Amino acid sequence: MPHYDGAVTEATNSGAATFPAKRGRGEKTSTTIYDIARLAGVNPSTVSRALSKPGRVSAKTQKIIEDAAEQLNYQVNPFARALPTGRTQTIGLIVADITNPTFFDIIRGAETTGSARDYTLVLAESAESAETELIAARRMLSTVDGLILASPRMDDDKIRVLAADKPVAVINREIEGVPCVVPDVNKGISQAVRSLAANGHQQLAYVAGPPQSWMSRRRWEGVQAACDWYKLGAVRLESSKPTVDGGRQVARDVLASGATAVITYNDLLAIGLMQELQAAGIHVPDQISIVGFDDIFGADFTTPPLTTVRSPLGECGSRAATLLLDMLLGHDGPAGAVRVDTELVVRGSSGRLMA
Amino acid sequence: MPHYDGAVTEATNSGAATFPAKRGRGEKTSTTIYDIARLAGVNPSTVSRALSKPGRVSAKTQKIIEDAAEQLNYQVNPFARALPTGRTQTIGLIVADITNPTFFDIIRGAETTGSARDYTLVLAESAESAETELIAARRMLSTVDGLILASPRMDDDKIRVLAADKPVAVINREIEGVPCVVPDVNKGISQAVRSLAANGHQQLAYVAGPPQSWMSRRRWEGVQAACDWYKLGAVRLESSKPTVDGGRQVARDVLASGATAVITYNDLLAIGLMQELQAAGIHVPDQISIVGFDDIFGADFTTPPLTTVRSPLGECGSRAATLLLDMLLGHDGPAGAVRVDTELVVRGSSGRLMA
DNA sequence: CAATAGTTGGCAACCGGTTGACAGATTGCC
DNA sequence: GGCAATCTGTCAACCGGTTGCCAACTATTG
Repeated sequence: MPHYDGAVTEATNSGAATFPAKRGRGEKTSTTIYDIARLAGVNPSTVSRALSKPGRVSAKTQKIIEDAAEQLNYQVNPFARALPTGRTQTIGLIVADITNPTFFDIIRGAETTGSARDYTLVLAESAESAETELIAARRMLSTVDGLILASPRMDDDKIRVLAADKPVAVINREIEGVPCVVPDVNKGISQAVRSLAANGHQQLAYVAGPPQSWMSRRRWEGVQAACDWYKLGAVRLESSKPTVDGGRQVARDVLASGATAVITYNDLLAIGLMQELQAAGIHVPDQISIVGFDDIFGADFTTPPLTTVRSPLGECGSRAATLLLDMLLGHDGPAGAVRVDTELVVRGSSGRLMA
Repeated sequence: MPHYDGAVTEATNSGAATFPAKRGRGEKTSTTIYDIARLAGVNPSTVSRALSKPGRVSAKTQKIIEDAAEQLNYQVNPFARALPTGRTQTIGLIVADITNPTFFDIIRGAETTGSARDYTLVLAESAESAETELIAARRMLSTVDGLILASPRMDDDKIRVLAADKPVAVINREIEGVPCVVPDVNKGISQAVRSLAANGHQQLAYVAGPPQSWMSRRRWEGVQAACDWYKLGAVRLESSKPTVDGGRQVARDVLASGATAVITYNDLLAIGLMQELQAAGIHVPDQISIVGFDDIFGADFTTPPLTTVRSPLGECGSRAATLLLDMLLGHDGPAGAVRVDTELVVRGSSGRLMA
């Protein structure tokens, strides 16, 4: 059964207007279900049913209408459809920072999964600000069927309000009553700390991310717990921002802390930190081991390549989209958060301490 | 004059429905111009004019209506608006590969510029395929006001057909009759080749990108011209794909070519190539100099950091968006292509030949 | 063959804005 | 004061689909 949600066949439209029609007069308006109805000799409502309600019309009429639709190169007008139904076949995704590679895979995962089910992804960015995020979310909410929030910065309550309005899925944060996809960091962190302990490290520093970041807190808790278990000292350091620059700036604090192993909130911080330490003549990993988070694009470009706790970000995006689309089909959200596994990727930036 | 295109104020909506309304029954439908009209004691059409046609209604009525709108927390229904007018306040952007960092800055540039003028960006990816691209473009074209194609893979003619339908702007390719934003590579390439020549190189290899890529051909032409001028030999090598992996695979050919300096179609190829050469024990830049293209995120993570010809990608995205939005305002597209400057960024991967 | 149940297609009322045409109210000017 | 010009708001017809309800038609069954 062919779908008419996307253009499939050629629509050459050879009347070469020099400039797009302004509409209003009847010039070059695209084909409608009324055109099809006329050609097929049926009522427009029958056409509507044939093209969107499988099984509602007889096979014979269905065929006639489909042929007519194909002949006229019909494409639904998404707005006309959205107006009475409220359904738009789009999902929104809000990320904190479009240029942060952490989100690339999330975006791609969501886009791919959405596309596969005939949904278009609409993207917006919050520039790491809770207010901008809320505004973007509201604006989007009226035009999409559902919303994915990746690493949201706004309060839980605000998110719940949004979720009461339309289906919402959250990535990288756990919120009671809202479907979430969260990497379970404990496994990856345990592996990382165990590996560091085995390599002779005794004092570890965690470089935290933005204060509003749920995930940053979560990771710090994980680090503390693992350090307890493996008998390492753990100290928490603040970063100004979760970027390469922020990493450079925190280098001084890292040195002052006396730690020989560092786990950072994300890979960008790790990369900046490593650059700055190396510039100060410190050898990584002989003098200090560095472990990042996320395994972003470029994490293996560095020298030494970055050891990192990989979160399956593409999977997160894809799972969130699946969750959302299922909810749009009327399914309930999952009872608890969906957890995906993390794992340590050992590369060159961590290793035996050569004291 | 306040705008009602995006939500600005709180819309708490405390009636906590457990699940989004299915529509159809009158539950929780949002406020319309009819509600405002009733509250303000005027006709709906007056409300419509007050909110979208500045100056058409008297200042007094305007005020009354605006107050009523604010009180009821009105938000336009974009679909209802789009249906009669065809305007959607969205622009589409199609990129070849969402995970290719080259496009990150383009995306951001377009998004930022669009947002600033109250347009939402809709993103799609073509997976480096001309057909997928065409399908995505067609699908989008019916729902957006204009379209930006970044590094398109389809024929010029197909693009012209799209452009006849709605405003289209193209990045990284020049097409007669369609507004384009193109980095002028000559300057950057000249700088690169001069620098290589000055460092004693005599034989240069260019690693090409995808055969459909206009920009790859353009860059090769630039390299040839510059090599002629500076009296270097130039040979062109093919890559399987314009990625890190493709760069690794081409390393063998580079060595076989006898070239001591390599310019690659993009930074990803350069990075992969460098990794593979280093793995084979070759020293960069002492034995081979490598110059990439674009200055993507991560180009300075490598050791040595990558020398590259920077294209101002963010500016390209932003300029293309501006072009498009101006066309939507009725302005003509620019006569020729808009050119932006490129420049050589010298880092560690290029330098004196130590033969 | 009549009664009944199940299909199928048509009618018309929406969804929420926009806009051309027009009439009533104001204002300006001689 | 009379008349035209301008301003302001209303009416009603769209835009292009969706859908509840009903009537006609077909198939089933006793």
